[in-house]
Amino acid sequence: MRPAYQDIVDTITRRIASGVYRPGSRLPSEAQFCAEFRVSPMTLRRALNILLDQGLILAEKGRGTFVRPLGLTDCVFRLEDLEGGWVDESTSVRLLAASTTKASDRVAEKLALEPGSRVVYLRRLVLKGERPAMYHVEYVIFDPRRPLVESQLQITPLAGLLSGDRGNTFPRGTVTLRALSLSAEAARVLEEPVGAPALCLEHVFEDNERRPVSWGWFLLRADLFQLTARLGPEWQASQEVDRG
Amino acid sequence: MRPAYQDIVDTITRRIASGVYRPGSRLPSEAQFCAEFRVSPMTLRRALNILLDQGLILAEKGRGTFVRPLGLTDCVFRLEDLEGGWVDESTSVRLLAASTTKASDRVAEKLALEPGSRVVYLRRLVLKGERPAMYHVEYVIFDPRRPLVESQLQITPLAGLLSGDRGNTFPRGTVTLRALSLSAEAARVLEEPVGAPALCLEHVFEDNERRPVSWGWFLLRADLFQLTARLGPEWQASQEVDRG
DNA sequence: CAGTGGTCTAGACCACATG
DNA sequence: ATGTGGTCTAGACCACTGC
Repeated sequence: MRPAYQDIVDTITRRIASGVYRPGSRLPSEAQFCAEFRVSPMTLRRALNILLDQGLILAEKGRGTFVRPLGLTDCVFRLEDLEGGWVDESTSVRLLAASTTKASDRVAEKLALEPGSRVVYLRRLVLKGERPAMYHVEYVIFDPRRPLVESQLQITPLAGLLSGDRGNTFPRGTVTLRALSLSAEAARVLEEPVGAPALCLEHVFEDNERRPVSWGWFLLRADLFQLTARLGPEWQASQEVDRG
Repeated sequence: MRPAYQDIVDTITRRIASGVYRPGSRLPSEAQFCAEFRVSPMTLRRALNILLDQGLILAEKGRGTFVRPLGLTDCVFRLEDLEGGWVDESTSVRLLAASTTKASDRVAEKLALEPGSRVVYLRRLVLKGERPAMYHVEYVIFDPRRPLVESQLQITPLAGLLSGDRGNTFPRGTVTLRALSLSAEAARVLEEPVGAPALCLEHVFEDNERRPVSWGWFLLRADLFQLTARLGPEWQASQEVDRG
């Protein structure tokens, strides 16, 4: 059985999408909706809450509920549906280099360390089949007391890094996405011409106390990876199925 | 007064973030939570629902609720908090060209038209102060019966396009983000060297019947624009304020 | 079978906006 | 004062899992 609140969400969504309720206009009051859909206030409220944090409507206490005008900027891109497919059977990871070095000023700053502190320097190449797809460079704080480093040094952890568990620590941090041109070194590794465009996914991971633990970036070949989002209201068909 | 469900959300979030509840482990049952927080099942459920669609927990009917392990791929980028700022006082739009032409094969395909149909061809430059920041190219279906075109031809509508109302139609469509190198023409317009990196934001807008209405793309100078996201649990401090 | 998540009711009370 | 959104209760019933 399909939940009542879900039907309500879909119905209102459909009305917004088809222009029955126009952008900026006021929706019927909760009491009216309760009467129309024959549900209790709580159930109706739940439906509205869903629409609310989908960003489709806008509620103002004491005034009413309104259809929220949408714009391009309401787009959200999810890294999980990055085209090209992050991880499948044909994906493999090659560890190009792993060593400890002294942190440069830049690295020290990013990791909130004293310049010259020892850090682990990692370079990995992710391949789709035989084809280089991403290049990953990472600096990890070297601290024997923190067990994070061990899992970082494994060759396989990238799959785990991308989707789920990094040791047992809850992943935290900031991720930044930008465009850039490949440096000579990156171009060689990725088998692309120097200056070819790429997406750069820079990350700073933190521990539970929000102290930086690692800094690094993925370079994604622009011809293999892109992010897609849909804009505007969507709903699932109610698909009632008869079971004689 | 702060809602009870919000306090519950924050408390559980804090426990997850600090490692009291570890990734993958089972949370206390709803009945136990109800007892601990002294609330009715509905209120507790509401808190769990919020955590659920924040992606922080995972519920399995009949089995229990679990802490969801997160990974890099759980990142979500919102176009609205693109660094560089889309639209503020210093933003202006310059219409470089507006004309009607016959649709090329490529344009016709994107807009689901017969090749050779008439389309409106627009080129706009968005400046931050005196500095070129984005270059926008767009092809719009030319159909006198659809009033969309008029608002498209205005010089100002870009602000409206980015955040809210496009005529009165609800915005729908698909948006794709990728990296590329500037063509000679784009480089000239953006006052950048040829081949400089840029973010490309391609869009297809649709009408209420989901037929394509316009196709185009924004080129964003890579040195001015980037997207940032935070990964992991966040919560707002409960900040009770005395008003003696 | 008991335990767990999931939905729903029929009210109550509050805070806020408007006339 | 009225209407609006927002929160909350104290139960009930169902579906699913696992012993």
